[in-house]
Amino acid sequence: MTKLIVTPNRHVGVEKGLGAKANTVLQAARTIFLTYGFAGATTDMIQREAGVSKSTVYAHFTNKETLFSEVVKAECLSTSNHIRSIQFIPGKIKETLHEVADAYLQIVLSKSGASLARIVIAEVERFPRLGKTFYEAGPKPCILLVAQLLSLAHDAGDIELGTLTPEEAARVFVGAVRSEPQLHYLTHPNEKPTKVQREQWSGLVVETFIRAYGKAD
Amino acid sequence: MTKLIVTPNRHVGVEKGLGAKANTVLQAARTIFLTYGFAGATTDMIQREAGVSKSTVYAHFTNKETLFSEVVKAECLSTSNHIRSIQFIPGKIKETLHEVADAYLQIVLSKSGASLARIVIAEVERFPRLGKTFYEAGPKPCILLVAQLLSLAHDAGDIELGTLTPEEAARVFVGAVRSEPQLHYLTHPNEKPTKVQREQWSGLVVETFIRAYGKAD
DNA sequence: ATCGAACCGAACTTATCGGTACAGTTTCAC
DNA sequence: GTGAAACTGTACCGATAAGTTCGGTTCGAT
Repeated sequence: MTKLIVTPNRHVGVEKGLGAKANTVLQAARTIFLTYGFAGATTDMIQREAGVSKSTVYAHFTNKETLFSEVVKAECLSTSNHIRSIQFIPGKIKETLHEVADAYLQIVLSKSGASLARIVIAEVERFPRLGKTFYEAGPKPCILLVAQLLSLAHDAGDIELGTLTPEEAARVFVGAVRSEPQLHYLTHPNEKPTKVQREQWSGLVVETFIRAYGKAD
Repeated sequence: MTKLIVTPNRHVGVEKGLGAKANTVLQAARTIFLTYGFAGATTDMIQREAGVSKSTVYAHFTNKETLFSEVVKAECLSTSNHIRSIQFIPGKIKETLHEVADAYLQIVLSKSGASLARIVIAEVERFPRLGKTFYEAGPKPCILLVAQLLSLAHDAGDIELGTLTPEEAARVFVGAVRSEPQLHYLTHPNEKPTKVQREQWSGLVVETFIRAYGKAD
């Protein structure tokens, strides 16, 4: 009889401060947006995927745009955590670079990693801030990680960077690692590179890099 | 009074075998699609941009999809011609690589080059063949060009590729050249790299590559 | 038990957009 | 000058999808 305003659950303490339903919606939205992109996704698909009514979606998120932003931001955060968790043992610089390269490629060439890149690139004009968010969650931390690594290796006398700063060298390295397989995968979504191909590619790049800056001991 | 079926002009010989109006429409579609993407563009915008009636658009192109495909295919063709026209004088390998790198970057970082990459990446799921078309019009010919160049330089004794084939080395080089600035530009459309930045980047990559494979004479 | 927040479900509104229909105008070859 | 082809302009159709409304249901706290 009386009209009820649907508002989010504020007192139940669930993960990330979001209500349980809000989280369900967010996860569903992630699946749908990563699969179909922003324009290709409909709020009905998200609602259905979440097993939730339309009112609930709009009770927790003001509109499709903000829901999309939230999804991308959360996905970027997850990516950056993933990258920052990459471990390396200084010492054998060649092997370490290979490991880091392969770990990064694994993220870039994962289904969700590629989808994230795709939707950000596609929608960056409509959501300009997401471009920065993405770059600073993926490529940038990876470059910093490698720069740090190179710096240590330099101090240990394992490499000699010449006129390049560690950060410049890291940018070249990380760029070289990502570039070819990423662009190829983004333009050929049905030809996901195999583990072997990934490792071969890492090998080529590391080989080149070590030939350039490694010191024969 | 009588209903007239609007059909394309077949007997007038204009450029590319398309009627003059068809070409006008195609050019307008290029502008609109490169600016707004496939989903963001409306046929009304294209019609208006072309200064042409709706009927004319549909007289020459069966629907929005095929019009989009034609635009992308034409743009890819133009890109590939552009790349194949890059000149190099064998001999000074370092300078030559720098020139090729810079010429390629100029294409990749042009407004239309970036827009093309963006719309292909965004719509490759809907138009799977465009991914291949794009890759084989841009990255691939560039790799082949560099591979050819490296092969000559190798024969001339200017470089030593070790275990890598010229094509593998070219893939590493071209990937390294493109990667970082392209991804950065695609995610930051309002921060187009300057000529100086472009040349600095080419310098870093060439420096690395020559340190790895150049022979000190 | 009861009050109210959270939610369901389904109809509804509103707007956009791809594509069609069609009546009238220009152009040009014969 | 006549007739067919190419084109204009506008109204229209049908589909789709974002977002709203609202009556009814569930469930936990007091």
